[in-house]
Amino acid sequence: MSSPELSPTGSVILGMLALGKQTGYDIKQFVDKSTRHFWAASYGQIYPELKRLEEQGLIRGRQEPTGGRPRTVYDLTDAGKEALHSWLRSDVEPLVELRDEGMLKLFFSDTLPEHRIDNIRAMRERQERKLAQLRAIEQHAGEGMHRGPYLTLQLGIGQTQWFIDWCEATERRLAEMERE
Amino acid sequence: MSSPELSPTGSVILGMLALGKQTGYDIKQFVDKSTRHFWAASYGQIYPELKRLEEQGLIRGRQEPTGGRPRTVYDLTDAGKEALHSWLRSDVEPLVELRDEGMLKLFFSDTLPEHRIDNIRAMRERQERKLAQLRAIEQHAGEGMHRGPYLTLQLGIGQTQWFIDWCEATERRLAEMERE
DNA sequence: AGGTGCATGTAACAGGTTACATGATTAA
DNA sequence: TTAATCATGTAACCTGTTACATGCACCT
Repeated sequence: MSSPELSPTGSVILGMLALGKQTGYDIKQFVDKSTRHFWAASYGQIYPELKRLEEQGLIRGRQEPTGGRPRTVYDLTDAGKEALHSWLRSDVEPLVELRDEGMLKLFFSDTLPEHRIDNIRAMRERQERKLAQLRAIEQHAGEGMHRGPYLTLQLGIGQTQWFIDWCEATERRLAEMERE
Repeated sequence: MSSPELSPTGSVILGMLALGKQTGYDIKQFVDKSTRHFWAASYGQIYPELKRLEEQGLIRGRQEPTGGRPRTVYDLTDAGKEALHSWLRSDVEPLVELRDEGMLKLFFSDTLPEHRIDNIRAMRERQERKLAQLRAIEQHAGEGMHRGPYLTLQLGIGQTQWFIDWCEATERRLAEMERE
């Protein structure tokens, strides 16, 4: 009865269809300006996954060419909606994976302590760029935003801002210690 | 002259040797209670990488059996120290990769809005578990901690704490809105 | 006429995890 | 004696990225 294991990537696609995205291309564009910061996806994942989901009967695709240009539009089947819901409800430990080379540099910064502040400053600058991107999304998406994406965006902004503040405070503290 | 591309995994190993870790096993143990939260590593990466680094002349290994039990102890060569330094100094955009299924669930929570608060609560509980782990490391490592690892730990604790606070505030806000 | 965007797809590759295999030492 | 810990290693597998290939439509 319950579908045979839905991968997180599969859930993303179901979720994106639920948010009204229609084609693989469409999904990729939207991922790149929304979930990218905590869940990226490439065409190499999306298109094969769409086929797999269709084989499993969770989504349904039909050809809707734009003029002579081929185009496959997908939507959720009832089974697909159910699969999405049961993923949202399920309480199996969700996957979390982080690889952050900047943190690693901070961690190993005793090896080159003169550069520690530079490392932190560089981290801060990257976070500032990220914050600018998130703010741009916030401006751009404006009113028409779903609540889930909105909350996620606010969380991202707050988090990034906190990180920046931490960096600033730590830069100051380290600079003071150096002067002594 | 400059070594032919040092992978982040390679840098981790060099860094760990610089922090005084000696064997592959040793490195793995320490990674698991320190960098794991932002950079994990498995034996399947560590042992082959140690061999590669030795071939490149960045580390030197010698047999130091404990009784009849084989054991290879590594340390940095001068070239290895230089490679570690140049990695720390380099300002090529450091790798950042995050996959967070919990965020994804929040993002798609419009599909099942009755469960949104549960999702946030579950996120908070996971962060609380993480915070407990970090605090345990803080207690346990105590005095003898290098500055880089210490700063990284404080950053992690602060970040996690902020996240928990955000979840609490948001849970309250959503609960209020529901009552209206 | 030409560049950009829409749209689909895949093969080769890179990176990492899991599971397994092996065996000595030490503490209970 | 037996379980846990120390210690090393690899093969099979899985997941994801990059690079490439293709071609129409639309705007200027």
